Amino acid sequence: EIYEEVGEKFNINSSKQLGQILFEKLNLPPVKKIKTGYSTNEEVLQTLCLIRPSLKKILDYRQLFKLESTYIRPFPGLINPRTGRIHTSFNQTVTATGRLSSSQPNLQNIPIRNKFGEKFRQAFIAEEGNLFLSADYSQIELRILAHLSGDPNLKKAFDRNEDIHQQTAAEIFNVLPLQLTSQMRRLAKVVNFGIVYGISSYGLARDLGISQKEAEEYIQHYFQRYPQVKEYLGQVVKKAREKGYVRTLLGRKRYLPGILSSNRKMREMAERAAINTPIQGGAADLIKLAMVNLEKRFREEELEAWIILQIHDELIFEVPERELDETRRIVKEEMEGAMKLSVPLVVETKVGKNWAEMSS
DNA sequence: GCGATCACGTA
DNA sequence: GTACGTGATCGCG
Repeated sequence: EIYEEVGEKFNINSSKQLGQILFEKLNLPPVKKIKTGYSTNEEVLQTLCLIRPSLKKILDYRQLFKLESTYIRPFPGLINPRTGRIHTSFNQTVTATGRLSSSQPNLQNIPIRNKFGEKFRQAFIAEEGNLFLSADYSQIELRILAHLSGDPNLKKAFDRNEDIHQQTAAEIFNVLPLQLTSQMRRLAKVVNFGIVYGISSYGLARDLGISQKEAEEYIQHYFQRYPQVKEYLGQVVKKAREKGYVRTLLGRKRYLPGILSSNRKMREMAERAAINTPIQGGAADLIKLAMVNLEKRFREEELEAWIILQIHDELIFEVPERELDETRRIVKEEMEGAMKLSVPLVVETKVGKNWAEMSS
């Protein structure tokens, strides 16, 4: 159908060929340029759909092809003949922030939001008599930011265990929580993510599809309400300039060679890394500590449970059914207590027979 | 065969 | 705007 729409056969997987068809043959407006020519990424195709709705088919094709080639086709060949299971490798010395990475296969990026995500996760099944237990830190990065910055307003939200995005929305729009719309919450959520990533008005504008000026206003408003966050972020960057590196909660260093660069793009990228690393790396420190403590506790308490996956802010365990309640209690205790921060840590647990059917 | 690039899956 | 890994294509050799 796609070939018919554009009047010829071509390789849809080739962004180069697709670009030639869309922007040279069909003369569609090149929404975004990249080093090598025209971008054909999802955002661009979405925009072009307004002119030519049939391009939706290309997006659908892309999604299905990605899932088939990355998550379906390779997996049967990765089953270990001895164990009958798939075993990932966790790499300890790869990332710049101290996170783990996972490869061969990467089990830290199995689809979940996608409408087919559930189907994939159904394929991961606990051994007969066992269950999967997942335990994830709630809003860990923003809690670490609250701890590091000491901002009273941000801390207040966590002390009361409130919905942080809703709280931020109420702050930046200056309305009562009851007057909030889902649109306002969505926007606040994007702003919160932006803060953790070392926000720029450029990036925020792009994410929200608003002007850079509007984005700047949101950021200003945020910092007005969370002044110590602003103060803290400024200090982090200043210290990075002085020392040439930043540190995470447990003292891990990340050097930032670009921090004094005369090239603005390089320098600003290093500044964002300076902001993000203590937060992302701090969360990595925390969960690693929890993992070590948990393994010890499992041995001490003679529990059979074991960690099967770590996905940055989440641990997944395989647990004999009869040990579920005790394991769950200990997991929550060890994870929430791994470090004493100035805001509470909250861990949510779920249980299921497979990776898709996990309920509280 | 290798590396760069793009696109896209996760936190 | 942060951090990754994988698959496909493509140009170079």
